[in-house]
Amino acid sequence: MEKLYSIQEISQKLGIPKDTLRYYDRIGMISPSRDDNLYRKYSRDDLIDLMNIQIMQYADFSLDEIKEKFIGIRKLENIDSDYGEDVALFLDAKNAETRMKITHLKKVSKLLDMVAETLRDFNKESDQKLAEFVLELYKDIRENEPEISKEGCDHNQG
Amino acid sequence: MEKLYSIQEISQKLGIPKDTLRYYDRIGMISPSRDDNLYRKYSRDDLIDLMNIQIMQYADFSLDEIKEKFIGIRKLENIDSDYGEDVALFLDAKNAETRMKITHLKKVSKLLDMVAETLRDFNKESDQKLAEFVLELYKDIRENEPEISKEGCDHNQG
DNA sequence: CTTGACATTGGAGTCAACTCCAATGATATT
DNA sequence: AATATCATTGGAGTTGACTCCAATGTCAAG
Repeated sequence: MEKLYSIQEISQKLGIPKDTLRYYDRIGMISPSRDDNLYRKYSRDDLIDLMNIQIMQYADFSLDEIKEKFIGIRKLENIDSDYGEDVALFLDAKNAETRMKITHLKKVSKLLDMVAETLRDFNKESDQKLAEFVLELYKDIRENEPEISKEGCDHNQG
Repeated sequence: MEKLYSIQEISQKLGIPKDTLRYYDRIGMISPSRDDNLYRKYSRDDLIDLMNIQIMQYADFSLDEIKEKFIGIRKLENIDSDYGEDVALFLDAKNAETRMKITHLKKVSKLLDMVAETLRDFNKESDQKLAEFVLELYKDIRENEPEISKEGCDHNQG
């Protein structure tokens, strides 16, 4: 007979608010079994799923993504190889995204450095360099737009 | 007499939806002057403010932060030195945050790599390394919590 | 003078992941 | 039995930055 945990115990063990655990139940993420009194009873497997949620949230996955791909997976060992490849591809995509975010944040950090420096000790040179860098960033910003309005076409509503 | 731009022109020039420009007006970010017919007329300065919004959003500042610190600042040259230092400190704080995010994302990237690899070619060794790394991350996750529940104290509500 | 494309407004809806509340019931302790 | 602490539920509120809508007004062209 395996040990079952109350919502209180799980909340304290994992640092997840009780309301959040109930929320997870509501949306069908983690729906533990119930006692006669309807109190939730979390199993060892529920606990593992919850820890996986924490890890995958740390890795910037949404609850929907986690629900679709990672709930119920407790050991990588015995995973169907097709499903494994499916998930691996999904992770690869997320990883590409992550690396792009890192690139982005590095530029942000550089920008912040440059602006702070120019603010503290203004001179034409750093101001000029800053202007050039901002222009470069501005290209990044506009690149990620859906459509760069070829000749006055108006797809934004009004 | 300086040139004034219609909402349409600004929207196209900057790639900002017209609804967003109206929203900025509503919340008092950028409130351009009006024509007799109440049509918005954006000045050169409004345009610069809007570009600054785009840049500062790229740098992960909220609209409130941008409104408080950066609207109306069009040249770093002629800024009061006290205010300049205030803003510089603010940027430093954001930069520290940014560097932490980068550190975080690097770990995420590493995690994704390891999981994908273990999924594709399962073996005890990579599984073990993964387990260790996840444990390390788990510490990160719990560290950032408000209170690690010293002896059953319950500050989460129920 | 109508058509179409533009503009205005107030107000409501969207998204994700919680977070809070009030009403009510269960359990444990004095 | 009373009190305190735990649990349940449905439902509403929060956050930030939009995004969409309907009703209405303006303006240029045919």
